[in-house]
Amino acid sequence: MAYWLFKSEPFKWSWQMQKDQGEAGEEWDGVRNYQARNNMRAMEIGDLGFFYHSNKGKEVVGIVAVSALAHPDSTTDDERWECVDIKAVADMPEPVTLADVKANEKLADMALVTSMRLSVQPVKKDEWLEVCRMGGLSDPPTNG
DNA sequence: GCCAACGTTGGC
DNA sequence: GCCAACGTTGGC
Repeated sequence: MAYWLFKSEPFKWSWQMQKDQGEAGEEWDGVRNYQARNNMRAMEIGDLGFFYHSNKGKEVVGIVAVSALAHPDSTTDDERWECVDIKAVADMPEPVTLADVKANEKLADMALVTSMRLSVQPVKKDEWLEVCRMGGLSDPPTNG
């Protein structure tokens, strides 16, 4: 089991829209980057991830869980592209901004800082716990 | 809206 | 297989 971070521009697909999908979850389609796709292929059911608003907001706003393994991306016929489904799990009580992450020495190696343009990123467990702590989640969800 | 960073494409 | 041109992402 692992932790991840999903980036979305809120005017294309926002946290609110994700939450509105409820348990049904939503296909994380549209990824056209091999590294991001490979990350999705590595995901397991129940893996947890941060939901990050890029461009506008630039903050971690919620927590999601993987609800379907990687499968063909329905938005393209190109069989190279696959995606997982994710569902909303919890709000961040206090959204954690990119500036907050950059200002925290413990998060200096986080992909959000070092791999700015990667849209689906791995998150280490200590990073997961630290961002949850910053976001006001006293009892952060973990996956073993 | 600009532009730096960086991933992808395509000519050779 | 190299690398210049091009396109996209995303912070500012």
